[in-house]
Amino acid sequence: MGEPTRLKAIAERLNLSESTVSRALNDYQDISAHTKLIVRNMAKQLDYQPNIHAKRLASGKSETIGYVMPIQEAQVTGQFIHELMAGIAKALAKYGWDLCVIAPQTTEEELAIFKKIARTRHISGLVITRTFSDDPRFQLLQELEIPFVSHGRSQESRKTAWLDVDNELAFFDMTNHLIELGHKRIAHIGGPLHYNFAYQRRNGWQRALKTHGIKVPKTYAETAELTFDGGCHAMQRLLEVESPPTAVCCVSDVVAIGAMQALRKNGLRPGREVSLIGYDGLELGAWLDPPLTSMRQPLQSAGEKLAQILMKIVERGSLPSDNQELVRASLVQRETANAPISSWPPNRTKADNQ
Amino acid sequence: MGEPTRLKAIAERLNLSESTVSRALNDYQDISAHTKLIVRNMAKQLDYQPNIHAKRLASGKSETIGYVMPIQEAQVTGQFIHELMAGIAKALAKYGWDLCVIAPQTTEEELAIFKKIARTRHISGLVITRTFSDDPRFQLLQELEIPFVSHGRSQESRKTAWLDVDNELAFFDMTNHLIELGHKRIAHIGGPLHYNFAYQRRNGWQRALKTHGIKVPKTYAETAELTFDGGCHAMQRLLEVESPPTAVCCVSDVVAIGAMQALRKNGLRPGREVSLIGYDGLELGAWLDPPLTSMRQPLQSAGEKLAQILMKIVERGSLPSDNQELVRASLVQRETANAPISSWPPNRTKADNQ
DNA sequence: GTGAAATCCGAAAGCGTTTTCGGTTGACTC
DNA sequence: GAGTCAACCGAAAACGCTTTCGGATTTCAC
Repeated sequence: MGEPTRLKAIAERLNLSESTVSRALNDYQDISAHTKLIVRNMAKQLDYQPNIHAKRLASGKSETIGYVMPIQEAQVTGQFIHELMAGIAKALAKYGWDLCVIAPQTTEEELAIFKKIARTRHISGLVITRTFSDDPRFQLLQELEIPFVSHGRSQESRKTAWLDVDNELAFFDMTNHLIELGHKRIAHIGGPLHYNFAYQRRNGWQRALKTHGIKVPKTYAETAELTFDGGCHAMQRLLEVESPPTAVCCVSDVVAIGAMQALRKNGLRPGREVSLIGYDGLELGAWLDPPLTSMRQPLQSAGEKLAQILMKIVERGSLPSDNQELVRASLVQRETANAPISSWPPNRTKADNQ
Repeated sequence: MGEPTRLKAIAERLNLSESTVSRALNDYQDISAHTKLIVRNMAKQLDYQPNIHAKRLASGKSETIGYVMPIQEAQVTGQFIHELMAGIAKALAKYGWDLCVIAPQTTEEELAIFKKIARTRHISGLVITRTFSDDPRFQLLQELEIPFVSHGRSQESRKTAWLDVDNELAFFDMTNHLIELGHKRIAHIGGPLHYNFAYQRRNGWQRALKTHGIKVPKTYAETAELTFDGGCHAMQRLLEVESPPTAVCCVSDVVAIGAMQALRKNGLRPGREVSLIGYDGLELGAWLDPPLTSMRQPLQSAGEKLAQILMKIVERGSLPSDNQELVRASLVQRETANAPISSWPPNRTKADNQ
């Protein structure tokens, strides 16, 4: 492979100084169009690739952004993360920026890493995901003056950059869909409220009910861990209330899949006695029996947008508060959301399924 | 935040030269233990973090390794990739190395990126996954002299570093498990043979049958795309052969899930009429009805091992061929692999299920 | 007390860019 | 034809670290 081409080589060949070559390649104003042309041609001819470390050292810019992997706790976040990262990497690659993965094991470690980044500055911006209602990262990153964009909001994100799905609207839409199918007894299995999206989703469900003047028992507002078991248990509890629901809005697909399991255990079929809608639009939902109706947000393009927002902030000093974007989720119609049936729920005073 | 601490600051405080401080921190032999001590203490006190770009420029080392995301084609690779990357990042973080994600869209682009890396050297090693039997990347990376380690082997990997599951053994074990349960009519749904693992897995199945003197029709060796639909169609074909199998070894969980669907469509229950074992040990297999028996390989630790292997090669010049490691997959017992039942297959000359 | 061999450290030259500052042209004015 | 002003470009100083080379000091043997 020999030695890679350096700025010097181009300069010597063209009888120019290194500084001129550098400025020509970086499109400085004080270089003539003609010079720029011949420099660029020569650079292409010699297959010049700047030494990235020298460049970053001299310019003080790192052209690297970090993606902070969520600390493993919820399930099947894998697909989610993968698509998002692919989108980010794709968008960055166009500009020659790098995507660096940060995988903290604990929250403390995560914050420590942020502090380190603030000192070394070897990463010029961060993308964070899985935001909490009360998320300490927002304040710290602002204090440290590390540019960042979050996928999802927080109570602290009024002045920061973010891209989020309109969770409230998604669950409003979802609930409306069930109402249109004829359901009136619509429950909700929400997530722990320290997740910011859990709030919003619950609110969307509530607003739809309210808009249509539908009243449901307090017990219809269930909460579950964002796991299969969590969904399973929550659904079980819903089946045991005095007058069980005919449809359930689930905070995530995984929770919905757990709920399906609970229905089956009780001899009920999802989409027949009890309709179910999940959220995330996971591919695997289509493989279930019956396939799970869900809501989908575009992940790959979200990744690209996140990257673009961050580059805009880092590079062009765009204000974080000017970079807040809400996208709309769309319904993925499959087979677990249908009209209610007359034989459900059975008459009874106290729940005793089957 | 003020200016970060530099080497110079430490040197001035201690009345030492920058070079001494540098060598003290890097544990050079020609610095006295005492000097090392005070330098390190001062570094800690001032919270010194070396400027990574300067360091990399001066040393010519990048301390960054790249993970090449597989080009999206198979399904649910997300979880797989996520865990592997988490493992890699974790191992690298201990040494202050970075993990950089590379997400090529096409094979050509992937190879072009490799060539670019060879010139810039801003990434000092690569981890590649999803290897093919005939995989052009192996030769190119060797030509370019880019250190790399693959997760999975290839025909070209005799002299390169790799970490792989013993696929052959895994399917040998899997098939034996079915034989022990009493099955004799064991089919295999394999993957396209351009995937190297597809070969190995098929061979493992064949060897187990041979070892036990079991003969099966040629039609028992099915091939499927690595998708839900692929598995579904392949299983359908298996059900239509003259004498359908009582158990099926599936090349992946996704394929097995597709196979489950085909069974259901034919009024059969996975694990009753036809036993099924998948491969990958995906968490979601446990959420199915019935939960899918599978084989699991440890992914997080695989990621860590991959990182360690690569660092050994990059840093200490370890020979690639000395870094080939095979790990054993283990059975994840769930509910789709049971003893055969007498009522299956029904008597008939030509398949007409139900 | 001399020479040789260790031991420890400093000076200085890189690494390959970017960027500031100033200088040299030539065109243009009057 | 002297002065002004753009328009271009080169010299040189960063950027913050590593690493080579050699010089000072000390240690040891004889």
